[in-house]
Amino acid sequence: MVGATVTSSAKVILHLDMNSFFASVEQSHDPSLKGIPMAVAGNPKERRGILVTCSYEARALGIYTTMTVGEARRLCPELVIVPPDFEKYRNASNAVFTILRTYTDLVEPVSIDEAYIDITAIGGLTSAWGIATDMQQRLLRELDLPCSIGIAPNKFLAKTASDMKKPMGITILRKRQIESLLWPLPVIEMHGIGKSTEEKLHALGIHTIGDLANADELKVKTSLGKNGLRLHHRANGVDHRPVDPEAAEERKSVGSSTTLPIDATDLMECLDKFKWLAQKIATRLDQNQLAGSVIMIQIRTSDWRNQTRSRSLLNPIYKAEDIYNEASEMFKTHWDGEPIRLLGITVSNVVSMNELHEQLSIYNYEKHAKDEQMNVLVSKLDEKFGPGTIKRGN
DNA sequence: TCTGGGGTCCTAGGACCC
DNA sequence: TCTGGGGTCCTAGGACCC
Repeated sequence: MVGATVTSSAKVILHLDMNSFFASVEQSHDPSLKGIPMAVAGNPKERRGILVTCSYEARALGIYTTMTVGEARRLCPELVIVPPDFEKYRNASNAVFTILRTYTDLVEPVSIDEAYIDITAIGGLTSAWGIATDMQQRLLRELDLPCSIGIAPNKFLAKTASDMKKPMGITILRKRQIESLLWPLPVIEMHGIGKSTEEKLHALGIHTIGDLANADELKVKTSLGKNGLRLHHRANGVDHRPVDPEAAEERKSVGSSTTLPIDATDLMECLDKFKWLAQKIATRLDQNQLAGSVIMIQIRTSDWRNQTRSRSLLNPIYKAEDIYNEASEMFKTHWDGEPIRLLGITVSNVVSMNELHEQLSIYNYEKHAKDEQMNVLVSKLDEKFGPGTIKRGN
């Protein structure tokens, strides 16, 4: 039997990746966009106009994500560009996850269009292909949205597998295939390795994923720290992370930033932007019933240098006014007058309002209890030394 | 290739405390 | 008293991902 070497402890993990998600959602809402080169992009008249994603027909013509609108148009004058509609994508995403959860509760959202699914308990490897095919067909039939699925014994390999065939692919990646399929690839192909890590690895004489897998652990650790060890393990197909449905539930921060139409040198203009950003964040905090106790501002100068300043607050905040006051204060004490390209605010260390109210009532209870103790103490001392001898503090 | 906006996680130094 | 070691919090910056 094929796959008989799989032990009882082996898991079967799926990684599901929606294909050019935003573009596919737009195409499902407007069939006239199907089968043509199209892209989702910000305002082309401003310099923040870059492609967020594009259809496979556009990709075939050399169009890619992050390309500027201007350049895309030069390359492909007939490219149809649609402005992004995040609410539409959020709704489509919810519909996708609702379908996935009809198979199992072990669904971990990774992003708006990606999920890990642990199907060990509902069939294992023998029926993995059938389950994946069924999922893919249902998403296409019911939502008109294409996806690719990777099947493997762990998250890293599943993620790698889902990348191997797009669009509408299903790929099984077995541990014994790592050497032949993964090891020949350059390190930059590995999930978790970017330009910077690639350079460090090259400096160590490590060029392929196979080089990384067979490199000296200590050497990699010295140069890359914890991350080096992790990458070394992954290159060997080792990844013990469980699929955790709650992992992405708790958001840690809420932020907003904006690239200015032209570089700013005027304080009032910047403060206006901060006011607008604070309002945006306050609205989103309110929608999610959150408040946060760390506030951070980001300043990107025209030479692309990024600076951040942050403050920890005694109490979590959520009101636009409070967010603005903290942000503007930090900005005023910090900005050296350099031309600014981008401004941002992030509120982090967020907690839910419910939790906050609980904490507050516990705090009040403790404070109250303390007051009671103090009253008893004072009255006892009054008894002993006469009234008014003891001054009450707080 | 002249580069958006939303995030997460990691590192490293300094303050502070025991 | 010139001096240890461990732990945690805060801040700034960087890498990476979608």
